[in-house]
Formats: sequence, structure tokens, C-alpha cells
Amino acid sequence: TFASNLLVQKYGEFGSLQDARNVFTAMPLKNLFSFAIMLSAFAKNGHLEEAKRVFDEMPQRDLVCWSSLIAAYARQGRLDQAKAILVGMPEWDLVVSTTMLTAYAHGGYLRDAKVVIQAMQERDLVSCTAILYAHVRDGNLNEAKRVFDGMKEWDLVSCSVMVTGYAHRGHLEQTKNVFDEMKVRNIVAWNALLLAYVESGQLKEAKTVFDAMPQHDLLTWHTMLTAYAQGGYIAEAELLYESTMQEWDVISCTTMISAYAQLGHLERARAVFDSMLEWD
RNA sequence: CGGGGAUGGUG
Repeated sequence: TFASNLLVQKYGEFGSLQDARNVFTAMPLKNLFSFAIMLSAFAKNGHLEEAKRVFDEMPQRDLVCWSSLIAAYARQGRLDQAKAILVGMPEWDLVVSTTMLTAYAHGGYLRDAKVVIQAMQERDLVSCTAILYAHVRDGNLNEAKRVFDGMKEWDLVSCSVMVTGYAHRGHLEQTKNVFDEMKVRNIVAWNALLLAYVESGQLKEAKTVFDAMPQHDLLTWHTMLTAYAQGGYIAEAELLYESTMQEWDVISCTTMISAYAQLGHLERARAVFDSMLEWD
């Protein structure tokens, strides 16, 4: 049972749900974990009906199973259904609250988010980060910073939430302050710093950050591209496109197309579009 | 051995 559970989990992580299900149904003895892992596999891959069916078939359910199901609905923005499940639960814990909080904050239901925050008894790093995130979504950076400063510990995710919150609003000084205080920095933090410069119109400084970054990803290019397009720097945009286009996705190409279109280069916009048709 | 937190275009 132990080994089969692991196998189901691995298939689930890989997205091979059919294989996961086959192993699961063939298991002669299933324990709580077996059901929970199968449930989680469907839930994480967005198969809500299947997840619900496993849930309904379970002989016993603990908090983790309820939470897993709620997270599945919440992630897809099915907040009503997530909430319906929530109120049917025998008891709540910090993880369920955090799941709902994030879902509300992400969907812009800030009033509901605040109700959850006030109902939370205990807090840990993850739930504090979710609270922080809720304030950022609310556009209330002062409150976000208050929460951030009041935290007992910080990690990459909490710092990233704070730094991207500032960057999105073009608060360059605050972005730099948080960024500078980070002990380790990942691509999310670097992208935020880059964005802050772009948002405050400092293209030259932005390029310096771009060159100083340890890595670039789709978002990095997207941010630079947007900056170039806004400033009318078509040659620079084109250079960026040509050097990195092999790794671009639909969003980057769409941005490139509208950049060309905006600046009146319709044939080149068309060329980018045509290159996309050869993808599959 | 299972559940919760972060960055881009259009909608």
C-alpha cells in the first residue's frame, strides 16, 4: 500500500492521471493516504468532478482531504463552490483559511478576504504571506508593509510579494529598499526591480538592471519589451526578439505584435504572427 | 507517504 501510494503520487505529479487511477483502482488495500493522494492528484490537475468523486467515495475524511478539495475549486476561481464546501466542514484550520484567503484576494473579493483574516486565530509564515498578498491586491501598500515588518520570519516568497507590490505601483525607492535587504534574490525579485525602473520611466537604469541580472526569463523579456515599445525603441525591441524568440510563448509574441503594430510596422507584426503558426 | 502563499498580454 505504501509503495503504491507513492506511485500514484508520482503519476499525479507528472499529470499522468490515467496511470494514477489505474494503480489506485488496482490496489487491494487502500488507506486514508491512498484516497487523499488520489484526490490530490485530480485536484491539482484541475479535474474537479473526479476529485469530488474520490472525495465522496472515501470511507473517512480528515481536514487534509477537505482542504485539498477546496483548494481545487479555489484555484479555478469557483469561489461559491469552495465556500459551500467550507461551510460544510466539521472544523477549520490555518491551511483552509489561507486557501480561502488567497482565493478571495486573487479574485478581488477583498471584503471576504478581510473577514477571513480577522477570523484567523494563529498565523504562520505562509498565512502571513497570504495576508500580505491580500493587502497588496487591495492596493494598500502601507498596510502591506505594516504586516511585512511585523512578521517574525521572511523567505523568498514573502519578500517577493512585498517587492512586486511596490514595483507594480512604480514605487522605485521602496522597491529598491526591500530588494536590497533580501539575503537571497530570485528571478521574481529581479523582475520586480526591473519593473520598478520601467514603471518609473528610467529606461537606461532598467537596461543596467537587465544586464546585471543573473538570469532572464519570459517575464524579464516581456518587461523590457514593453519598455522599449513605450519609448518607441523599435530597434532594441527587435534585437531582443531576434536573440530570444526561440523561447518565446504566446504572450511574448502577442506583445511583440502589438509593439510593431503600435509603431506602424504592420509587415513585421505580420511576420511574428506567421512565425507563430509554425509552432505546433 | 496527502492539503495552503509570489511576477507578464488579451478577456
